[in-house]
Formats: sequence, C-alpha cells, structure tokens
Amino acid sequence: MARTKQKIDSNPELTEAEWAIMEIVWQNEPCAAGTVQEALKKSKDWAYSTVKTTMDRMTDKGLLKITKIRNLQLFSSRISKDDARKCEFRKMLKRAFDGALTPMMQFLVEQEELSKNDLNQLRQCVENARKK
Amino acid sequence: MARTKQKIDSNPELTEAEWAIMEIVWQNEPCAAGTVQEALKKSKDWAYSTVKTTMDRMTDKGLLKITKIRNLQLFSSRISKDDARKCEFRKMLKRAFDGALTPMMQFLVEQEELSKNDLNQLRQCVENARKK
DNA sequence: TTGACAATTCTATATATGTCGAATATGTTC
DNA sequence: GAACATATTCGACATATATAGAATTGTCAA
Repeated sequence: MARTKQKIDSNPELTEAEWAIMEIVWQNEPCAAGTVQEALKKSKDWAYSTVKTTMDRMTDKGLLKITKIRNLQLFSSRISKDDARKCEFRKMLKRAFDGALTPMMQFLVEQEELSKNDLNQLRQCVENARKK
Repeated sequence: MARTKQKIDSNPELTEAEWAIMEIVWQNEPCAAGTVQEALKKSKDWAYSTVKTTMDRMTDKGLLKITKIRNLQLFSSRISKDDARKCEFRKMLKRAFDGALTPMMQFLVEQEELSKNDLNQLRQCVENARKK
C-alpha cells in the first residue's frame, strides 16, 4: 500500500497501540521501527512486523511521517503530544461529562480517591492559574 | 446467539455508540429498544435493527440486562454511570498522562482549557474536599 | 381467526484494529 | 561476490464494531 501523504489531523484519535508507539516516537524521533519494537519489548510483546504494520498504517493516517536514508525508514511524528493529549481529554469529557468541565471536576473530587497530596497539588495548580 | 449472563464488569469500557445508548437507558430504564432508537433519532440516524443489535451485544458483554414481559424485552443497565465515567476518565489519564493526575491538571491549566468560571468552581471543589 | 403491526431473531457486509509469517530487497563484511 | 544480518513489503487471518435488511414470531383488535 502506498504511504500517501495525508493532511495533518489536529484532532488525532489514538488507539491503545498507537499511544504506545507514539510515546516511543516522541521520545526518540526520528527513529526506526526496530527501535520502537525494542523499546516496547518489556511492556508489549510484539513481533517486529506487528509494530511495522501498525506504524505504516499510522503513516497512512497522517500520524507519522517517513524519511528514508538508504533503505532505512525513519519515522517522525506529525502530531504533537499536546494535541494528542488534548484530543484524548476532550473525547473523555464529551462522552462522559457531556463536554462540561465543571461536572467532571465535581466528579473527580467526589468519586476519585484523591489523596491529600493530590488535593494540595490541585489547590496549588488552581491558585497559580488564578493568579495569571 | 444466546444472551448469556455475564459477570458484572466494574471496569466497563464503552464505545461511542455504547455511550449514546447507555445515556438513554440510564434515563429511562427499564426501556425497550424501540424507545432508545426513537430517543436517539435526532442525534443518530440509526435503524431500529442497528440499535437492537448493538444493545444485544451490550447484553452479551454484561453492560445491559433484559427483563421480558410477554414478548417485550425491557433493557436495564448493569453498570452505573459513575462506574462508566470513572473508567473513561482513568483510561484517558492512563493513556495520555501516564496515569497521574497532577500532570493532567497542569496541562489543563496551561492549555487554557479553563475559563475563569471553571477555575472558581474548581477552587471551591478543592476547598470543600480539603475540609472533609 | 385472520390480518396488521410491532418486536425479535438471524444473517450479512464493511471497516478498523491487532497480529504476524513469508518472501523479498538491501546493505555489510570477509 | 557470497554469506549474513536487517529492513521492507505483502498478504493473511481473527476479532470487534458499525450498520441494517429479511425472515420470523408474537399480540391484539376487528
């Protein structure tokens, strides 16, 4: 299949596997598929071809791009981690909280078991933001 | 396919379609597939059989349960909205923020996803929680 | 009791994803 | 240049999801 260039997607939904791969790419780009496979050895027991196929598909989707050096393909990201994070966060917010932040916060405080430490950090975070 | 009873899953990952259906069920349970389909008319243009097939699968997965009255099946939820929310939130946190709350908050604040109003509400939330 | 109607069951297609082996091509080293 | 190590390409299969038409069955009212 041709690795046709896609337009950049600023709203990139990533699957579980794609997240795992992107993390490595963000840390090491540009990097080869073999590098990614090795880096994932402990957490994911994927064959080289599994990783490569997935990365090729990600290239098709516009998540990665390829630069060739001789017969070696080096992959780099076409989306930023911040964009991926934003997208993931928004998806969660939309699905589970009708897109509204406040209910999510309420829920967090009420339902999630926040440690004292979490709460302190949260408070600090908020205070900092308010001072801007 | 038999609608075999599944054990209750307290960590229920929902797809987009499943979220849409669950929302209606939570609001109307116990309710028939037709009711769900009609309630979703505006937002999703799904045929009755689409909704029904999906709900049957959800029953297989243990997300819904069926009570039969004569030849009418009434669906109810087997998972709470809070559990679904928690799961969705945790999934996002795990994927995008390595499971840690503080970086997520940091991100939120930095990306200016928060309005002044959001910040105020959040501060109140945190204060309340700290007083407990 | 016989239609009409509604609900259920069954079957089927398309697409995305996870998974990987085998065949092939390329580069490296003696 | 022959042998070896990598890397790439290609094709394949399984499963999950989205989607919905067709066939069947059950219920009720005339």
